[in-house]
This record gives sequence, structure tokens and C-alpha cells, in this order.
Amino acid sequence: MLRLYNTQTRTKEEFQPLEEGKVRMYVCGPTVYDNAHVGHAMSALVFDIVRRYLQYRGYDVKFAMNFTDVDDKIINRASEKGVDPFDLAEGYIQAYKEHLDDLNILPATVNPRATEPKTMKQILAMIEGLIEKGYAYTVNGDAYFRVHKDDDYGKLSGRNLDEMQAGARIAVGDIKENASDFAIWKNAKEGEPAWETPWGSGRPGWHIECSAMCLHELGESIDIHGGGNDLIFPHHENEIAQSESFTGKSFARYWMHNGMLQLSGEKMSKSIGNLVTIEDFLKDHEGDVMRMLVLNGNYRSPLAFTDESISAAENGLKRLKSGFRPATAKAAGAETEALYAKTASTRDAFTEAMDDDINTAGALGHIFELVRLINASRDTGATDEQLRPAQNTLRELTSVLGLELKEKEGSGDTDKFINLLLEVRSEVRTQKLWALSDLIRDKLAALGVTVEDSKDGSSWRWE
RNA sequence: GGCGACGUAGCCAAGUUGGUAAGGCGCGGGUCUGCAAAACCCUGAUCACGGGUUCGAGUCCCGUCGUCGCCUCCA
Repeated sequence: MLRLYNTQTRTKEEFQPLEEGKVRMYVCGPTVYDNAHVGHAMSALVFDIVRRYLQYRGYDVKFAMNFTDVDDKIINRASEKGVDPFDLAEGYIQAYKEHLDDLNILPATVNPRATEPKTMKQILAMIEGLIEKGYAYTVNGDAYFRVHKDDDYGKLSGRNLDEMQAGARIAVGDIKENASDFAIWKNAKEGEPAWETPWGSGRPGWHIECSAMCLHELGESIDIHGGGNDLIFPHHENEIAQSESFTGKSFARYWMHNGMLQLSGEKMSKSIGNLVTIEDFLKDHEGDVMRMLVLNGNYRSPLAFTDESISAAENGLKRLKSGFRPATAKAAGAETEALYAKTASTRDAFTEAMDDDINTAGALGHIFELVRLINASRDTGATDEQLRPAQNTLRELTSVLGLELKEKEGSGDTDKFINLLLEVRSEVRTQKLWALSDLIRDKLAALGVTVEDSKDGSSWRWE
């Protein structure tokens, strides 16, 4: 039985989709005005893992992740750079998609964008509907959501309007009826991207587009709505307010939020400036490293992003990969009862951990135990045939987590020459010419080839 | 100031309905080896602090201290 932590109730709840066997999930994607950083990667990875696990559990998952491709920041950035805002957004969208692919994140079922005609049509329909019902009003070409009209406003973030009023910085001379009201449509200035409406030309507010895309792609009520926990308020609160006021139905059943990535003890963010872009990270590390970092923690908790945690993730990956190595040269067979028992119990333990609100750290712990037993079995002489069932399970479970665990490969014919060199080297070794033997090993290491010697012969692999 | 989350070995961390603490990284020792590496084995915490409930609490309650997030754009 899968249980998920629901931000709205602050408890783990049994997962029960609206429609048997099907899951509709929506995750808030980035506003594309700059390079994405590893904090974005964390969020994308978390929900990729959730999605993969749901699929592993047999659900047919429809997964929507949007791109916010029109907003103030995009417009400002484009004007700074002297480029067209649509071109700017398009460039970052393509880069983001490539990053997701490099991180082995499954493509979303659909990637709606705010500026698409179908989205814009939905947005306008929503705003008009909200105005009709008295939940929204227009002023000077803007449209605002009337927060006080929504009785249960604040139910997700656990705030109430009175408390917020007390500490709120109320802008002087604001044209809004109330400081808490938020824009669902913004009047466009000269030269800004704009769409025509009965109350003037302009662009959608940030919150309304997500509501509209979610409604259009997945329907009035969805199963899971996700995003970073920095979106809980006001973004998701406002999404709920608009959507439920418009449809009169419950918007999302389960709200899932990932914790923030921490760099030097603080949330990684553009405004603080303490960020590492996904592009930079992937220059030095394979995608699995970032995923490993995420898997080793709890998705709801802050994640430490440090040199030490990164290298721990890298070494942990090596360890997982070690489980896939073939039997030793003179494997003669070994006792496998314990290994097979462990293989079966690992799958159960994995599922149990993941069922408990996607406890990846716990699941990973069980996988590591299986790896150790596989390696121990190999050391005592298990053959490839004997190792295979356990290795297959290892592959299956790590795949559910989205880990690729690829061995590096040489290019073209290099392997042939390396084998030749190692043949010569083994001849050198029988003559006990250790200095020459070690020289070859060192030089190969410098080229990325790790040579390991044992009494049964030498083996090598790309590192 | 308000709301929320968290505080487990050097680091990252797991811990079902309370019954004497997974796993990974690192450190140290060992087996193997000409050496190295890999793999395997051994080695470490009474769970921020102070109270309380209980036969028994990391696991429930209260308080204190600390860290982080949100309250403005933000994955």
C-alpha cells in the first residue's frame, strides 16, 4: 500500500487515485528566463522518481510539466539582452529539455506552455468565469483574484488572512481592492508581449497559467500536484483558490513538495546568487551523480550540496556498479541459497520502503546490502549464471530509481589495442619485470583505463 | 514578528502502530596481492539539551537552544 505525504494535511495518506489504475500528476516547471541550476534538477529528479515508481507499481501515469514562457522576468531579461522574449524563452526551454535528458529524466507526457493558444484560451475562459462568479475583478486592464471571497483560502499553507494582514507590507496607493488580492492578468506596456481580452491587452499572471494548463491537460481534478516547497505559498495556494473557485471541485488530491537544495547552508537561488548550473555540474559529473545525491536523502528535506556529499555520491555509484561485474576468471560455483534469499527479500524491502512516501534512502540501503552479497558470492566463486538472477534484480530496482549505472566505454577499436597491450604486459609479468608492468598500468590509468591484477590474471575497465 | 519543517556516529542519512539504532562516504585494522587497486571481513553513535507520560521512547507531550524554508520573484 503506497502512502504519500500530503502537504495539505501534513500527514502520510494512503494513495488512492481518482480513477482506478491511472494517475494524473502535474509538476510546476521553471520560468525560463535563465540557465537552470541544480536545485531545479533536484525537483525534476524527485518527481521523475515518483513517476517511475508509480509506473513500477502498475499505474498508467499521465504527467504534465509546464514551462512558464512569458512573465516579467523574461521580458526584462530579453530587453536587457536586446532579444525577442519568445526567442529567449525558447532557447532556455530547449536547453532545459536537454538537461532533463542528460539526467535520465523521462519526458513528460505533455509540456504545456503559457503562451500556447490552447493555454491562453483556457486562461481567458477561467478569468472570465471567475469575474462572472465574483471571484475576480478588473482594474485598469489588470485582473485580480478577490482573495476574501474564497472562504478556505490558506488551507494548503496553513495561513489565514488576518495573520497575513498583520505582517503584510501593504503597498501605498495600490489599485487592488485588498492587499492580499493577486494578479491573474497584467496589463501590457507598449512593446510587451500581449494578448487581447475584453478588458484590455496584456499577459497572464503567473498563478493562473498553471491552473489553466493543469485544467486543460489533466482535467478539473487531478491526483498529484508537485513542486518545490518554496511554491507552497503563494503559488500553489493561489492555484487552488483560482481552480476551485472556477470549477467548484477539488483541485488536487495529493500535494507533494520537495525540499530545497542547500549550498553553503542556504537555499540555492538566483536571487542569492549561490548557484551551480546544471550545465556546469554535468561538465564534471555524469547525471547519475545528481540522482544519487537526491536518492540518498529524503525528498522533503533540505539536501546538502557539498564537495563531500558529491564525492560520496560518486563513490556510492561505483559501489553499485561493482555489483554488475562478471564472475572471476576461475569461478567454480558457490553456495547461492543466501544470495537468492537476499535477492527476493531485497525486492520486497525495496517496495516497502518506497511505499512509505518514496523512502529512497531506505530503499537504497537494501540495494547496497544486495550488492555486498553479490560481491561476496563472486569472491567465493559464484559463476555468471549463479550471479545473474541477483544482478537482474539489481538492475531492475536501480532502474526504477532511474539510475543508469553505465560503464564507460572506449571509442571504436581502442579495446582491441588495450587487450593487446595487456597481453604483452602479462608476459612481462611472468618475467617479473615489475617496473615495466607498473609503468604500463600507470600510463593506462592516466588515460582512464583502470587495470586490476589478481593471481588469476588481470582485468581492466574504463573509469 | 507570524506560519511551517527539522536537529541520529567525522560527513550524507534510514528508522512501520514506542520495546534497547539500516545503508553509503570517509578513517583505522585485516584477508588477497610482487606492489597497487578492487572485492570481502572487522571497527564507530543511546539519537541537540532539559523535563514529562510509560514497565519501556530516537519514535508521544511540554519547554529551551540551534538550523532551514515561506510570509516579495523562486524547483
